[in-house]
Amino acid sequence: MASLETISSIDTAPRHPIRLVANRTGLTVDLIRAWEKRYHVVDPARSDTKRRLYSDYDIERLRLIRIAKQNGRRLVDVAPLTLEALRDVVSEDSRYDQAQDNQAEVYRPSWTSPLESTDTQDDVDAMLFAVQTMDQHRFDQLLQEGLVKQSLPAYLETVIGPLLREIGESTRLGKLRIAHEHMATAHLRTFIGALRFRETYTGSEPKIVITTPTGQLHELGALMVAALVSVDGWLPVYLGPNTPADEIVACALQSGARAVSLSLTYPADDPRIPTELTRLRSQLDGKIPLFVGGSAAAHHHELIDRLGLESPLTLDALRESLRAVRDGRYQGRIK
Amino acid sequence: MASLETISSIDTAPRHPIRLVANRTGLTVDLIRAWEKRYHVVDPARSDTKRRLYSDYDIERLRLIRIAKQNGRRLVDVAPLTLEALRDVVSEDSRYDQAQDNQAEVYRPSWTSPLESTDTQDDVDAMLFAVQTMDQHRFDQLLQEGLVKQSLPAYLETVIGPLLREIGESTRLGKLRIAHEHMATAHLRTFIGALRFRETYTGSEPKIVITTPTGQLHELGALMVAALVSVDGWLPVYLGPNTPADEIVACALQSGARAVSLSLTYPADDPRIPTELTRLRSQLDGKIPLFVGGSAAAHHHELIDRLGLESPLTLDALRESLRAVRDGRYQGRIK
DNA sequence: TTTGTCTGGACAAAACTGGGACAACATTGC
DNA sequence: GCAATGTTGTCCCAGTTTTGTCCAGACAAA
Repeated sequence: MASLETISSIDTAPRHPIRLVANRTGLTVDLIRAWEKRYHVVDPARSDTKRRLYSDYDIERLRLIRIAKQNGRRLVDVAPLTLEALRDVVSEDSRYDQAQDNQAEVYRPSWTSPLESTDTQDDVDAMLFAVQTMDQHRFDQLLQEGLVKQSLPAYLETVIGPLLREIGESTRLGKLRIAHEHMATAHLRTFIGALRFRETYTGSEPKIVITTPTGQLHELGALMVAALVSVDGWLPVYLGPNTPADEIVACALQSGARAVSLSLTYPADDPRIPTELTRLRSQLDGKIPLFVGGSAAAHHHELIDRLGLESPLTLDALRESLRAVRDGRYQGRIK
Repeated sequence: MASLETISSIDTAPRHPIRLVANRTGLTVDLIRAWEKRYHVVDPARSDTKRRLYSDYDIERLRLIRIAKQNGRRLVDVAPLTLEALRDVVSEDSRYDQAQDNQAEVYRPSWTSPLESTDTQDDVDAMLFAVQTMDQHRFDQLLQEGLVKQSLPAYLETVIGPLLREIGESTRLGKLRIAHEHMATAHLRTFIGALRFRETYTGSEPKIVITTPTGQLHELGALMVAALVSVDGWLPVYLGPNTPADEIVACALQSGARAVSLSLTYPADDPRIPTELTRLRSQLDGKIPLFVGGSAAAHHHELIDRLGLESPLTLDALRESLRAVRDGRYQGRIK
């Protein structure tokens, strides 16, 4: 299990060229340089030949500044802020953005003044409360606000993941009704599905097919993976849940995918899983690595071992393995 | 009731540019300046280059004044009031307002304009091609572009609906693979789900519970309904697919919904449908009208007739019925 | 060779400012 | 009922500040 500080800290190692930063942030190359020249918005390291090298930290900064500008902030005002201050500003702005207007003071329970806490558990609790009271609007709002407080990968790991577990657990214990769980799932489906569009794509990204196998109807895990890998420069080919092995293979081949990722959650002991995984393994051959994750993956670990598949335990581990695949460093268990 | 801490927590430090104030309050930049010029509604500080800088206090003032204007107050009357006096006025008005409820004249960006386009079939074809070639990015782009050409209701009826039918048909005929259908469905799920956020909510909208009954796993129809009714000033309580009758009832009661809408698509002859509908009908009693739509609704028309439920044939008919419910004109078949 | 990045500067578009005009609408006085 | 008057949202202008884009010539990478 990856430790928290590993997850939530942003890598400050400089390694990205300016073009990639432009693609990731949606800014133009010229603009990034102009901002640096005029306001020292970022101060990238340089290669030995004076090329700018940006860190993930820089990228996050630039992205936040872009959002702040969209919200009506002036560049002069936000340029000197630290990353944390930027997050606060953006978070505050997006809270008020346009809607909600009136009713604000009536509607907001006083104990949920969000943005103060850095403790993610508070966020999760507030979200659970919103679910319980069927306050959809508040739920959406909390999801949105929480996101700007940290990086997307950290958010998925520290907020969305725990939230899903707690909702599942509460429903099982009868503390939430099925209706509550359904409502939350539907909103999360929309929210996580939209996360992918935070990235801008150039068309040259490596592709990864993401889905769940036949019988696995829960798609949120797979969807989280799709959002996650898009941050690292993958183009997810997302197929939704419940896709037969043959179809996954066909899709991987047609789209020229470099990897396939499956998510297993429920039911954990579906007898179709071994069949489907075996089939997939043989048809994908050694060409395309196959990753199997999700809470039910552990239940099949002998099978996964036997087939020589990858089964990263955390989203962070998955990211790391995929980075290796992307950069051609992958020396995995496929032969 | 505005509490003391609310007031004292408002920051009087001037730091927000006018554009941000416009975003937050929903006023135009011009209007904010005009109000200042004529009535000194606010008196913002200035930057060293004469740019206006507003405080949180100013923003709160402007927002309250806007609400007061919406409630029919004249600017001359409210402009000189203190923040506290403004709060009193607004809360008094809104109390009065709640009694009357439906005023219709809300601040709703009614993009229900016709602007009928002729070549929707071309759009659908282009989308089908994108699906067939697994060009997700193009698919998303087409979905997005198509929307700006016409109103949301028209778009759903003339593009999304036909697209769904053609994808289903093509897959049945083997012209598309299941993988293609899955990909398209996943993207449409995200896209339609996000449509709801184009509307802004005030908190006083009537609610409608939208879902599909047990056994019905296809949710796109229900999701379309959710997006559609939000245009007409409903707040959809969307529960996703496959919700048991008891849960639907519980949700409707907890949220105080004024209507319930179900979507039936596949399988059309699921034996659970009669059971669930009957159960729903009896538990909702005559208090909350129940609408049943979707391609499989016709298959159950005797049942629907017998139970005295509503089954509008088109999305437009559904809208019309819901408008009647909202305005208290509903004289439907419930007794 | 071709393509991309670098620096520094020029230029143009967008946004903001004060001032005022004007049309749509509401209210007042007769 | 009607004209005069008041109210209010929007737009235009000309001048300034802020911000995005482009260019040229040198160098680096593929």
